[in-house]
Amino acid sequence: MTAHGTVPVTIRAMESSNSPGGAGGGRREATRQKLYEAAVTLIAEQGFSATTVDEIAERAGVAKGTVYYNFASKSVLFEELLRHGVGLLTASLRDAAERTAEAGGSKVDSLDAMVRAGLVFIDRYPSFTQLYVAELWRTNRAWQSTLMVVRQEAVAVVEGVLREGVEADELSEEIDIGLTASALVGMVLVAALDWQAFQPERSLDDVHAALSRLLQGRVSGKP
Amino acid sequence: MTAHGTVPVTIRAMESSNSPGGAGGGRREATRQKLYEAAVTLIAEQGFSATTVDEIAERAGVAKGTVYYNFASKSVLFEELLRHGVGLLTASLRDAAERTAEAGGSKVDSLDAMVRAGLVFIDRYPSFTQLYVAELWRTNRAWQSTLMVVRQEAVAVVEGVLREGVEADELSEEIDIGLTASALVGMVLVAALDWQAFQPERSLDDVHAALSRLLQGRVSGKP
DNA sequence: GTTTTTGCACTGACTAGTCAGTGCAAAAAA
DNA sequence: TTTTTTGCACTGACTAGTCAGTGCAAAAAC
Repeated sequence: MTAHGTVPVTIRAMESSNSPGGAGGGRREATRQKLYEAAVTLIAEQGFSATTVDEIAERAGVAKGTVYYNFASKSVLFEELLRHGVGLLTASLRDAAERTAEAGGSKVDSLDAMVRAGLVFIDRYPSFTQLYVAELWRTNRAWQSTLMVVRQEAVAVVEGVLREGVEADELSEEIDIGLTASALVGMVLVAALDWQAFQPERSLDDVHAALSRLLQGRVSGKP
Repeated sequence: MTAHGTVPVTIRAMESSNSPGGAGGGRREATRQKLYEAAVTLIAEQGFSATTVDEIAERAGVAKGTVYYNFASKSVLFEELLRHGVGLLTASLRDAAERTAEAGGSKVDSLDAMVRAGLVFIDRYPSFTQLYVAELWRTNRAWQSTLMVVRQEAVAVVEGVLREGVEADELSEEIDIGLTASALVGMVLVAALDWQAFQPERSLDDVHAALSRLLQGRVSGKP
C-alpha cells in the first residue's frame, strides 16, 4: 500500500487494470480517471449538490451515459473519489514517517516530514483537499461513514508517531495524543488552504518553514 | 445563528407592537431569528445547495412565503447569517485580547485567551462553525466576497496580536505573521470540530490545555 | 362607542424550471 | 465478436421564487 517515493504521485498512480489478464491501463480506467478529475474540480468549487452530472460529463469530454456506464450513481462516483484521495494522502504520510525513521531521524523530524508531505499533497491536489474539508464535518450525508473511516485512517498515522515520540521520551507524556494530532492536522490543512487561496505565489518551503517553527515551539522568544 | 443568551435588542422605536414574549424585539425580528436558527443547523448538516427553502421554513415553523418576505433570496439569508456569525466571533476574539492586555498579560497570554475564546465560540455555535469551514475555501459562489471580507476581519485580530508580540520582542521576529495566524486559527478550528464530533464529552478546559501546550511549544521535551 | 380603513406580517398553492437517472440504437474500439 | 462509448430524447421528482389573499391590531372616520 505504501506509495513509491515523495515524487508527486498523480491520480493515475492508483490505476489498475480491470481485466484480470490485461496488462495495459485499459480504456475504461482512463475514462474513470477523466471523470474523477472533472468531478473533483467541479465539486470543490461548487459543492456536491450544486454540481450536475451533465457538467461533470462535459468537463470530462464524455457522454452522460458513460458516467452511468462507469458509476452506479453520482454519489457512488463521489464516494470512490473520496476513498481514492484519502488513500493517497495516508500512504504519503506513512511514507514520510518511515523514511525519516529509516534515515535515523527523531520523532519530531518525522512529524516535520509529515507536515511537509501534507503540504506537498495539498499543493498537488488542492481541489481534493478543499472538497474533503468541506465535507468532513457534515452529518446526515450518505457518504458520512465512508468519510469517518477514511479520516481515522489518516489521523491515526499522526497519532502513531506522537505515541512513539512519547514512548521514546522525546515528547512530553502529558500531551493529549488525539487532540494534538487533530490540531496538527488542522494547522497544516488551514494554513495550506489559505496559502493556496490567498498567497499562491509563495513557495512550499516558505510555508513549511513557518509551520515547522510553530511545531517546534520556536515562535515565542528570540531565535 | 443559534439563540444566544443576550436577546438582540433591535430598534423598537418605529415598531408598533411587541406583544409576544414580552421584551422581545418585535414580531419580524423574532421571525428572522427563527429562520437563522433553522437555516444554520440545516445548512451545517447538509450544505447550502442540499438544503431547501421549504425545509428551512418548516423547521422555523413558518410558511415559505415568510422566508421571502424577510429575505430577498436563499443566498441573501445565508449571507446575512455569515456576517452575523463572524461578527460575533470577531468581537469575542477582540474582547479576549483586550481583556488580557488590560489585566497586564503578555502577548502569548493574549493568544492563549483568544484560543480559549475561539473554543468557547465553537462550543456555543458548532453548527455555524461547521458551515463556515465548509464554505470558506469554495470558489465560484455568490457569497464568496462576503466570506473573504469577513474572514480577513477575524484573522486580522490574530495577526494584530502576533505583530504586537513581535514588536515587543516577545515573539521571534522571524515568524511569518500571516501564515502563523492561519495555522493557529486552523489548529483551533479543526481540534474543536473534532472534539465536538468525536469526543463531545471532554471538557473545554481539557481541549484548551492541549492547544495551549502546542501554542507554547511545550510538546517536545519533558515538562 | 362603533364601524371602516390601513398596512404590516404572514400564508400556501402555484409556476416555470432544473436535474438525476433511463432507454436504446448505432458507432467505435479492442 | 464483445466491450465500451456516444448521442439524444425522455421522465418524474423536486425546488426557488411568486402572488393573490388572510388575519389582525392600531388608526381614522363616523
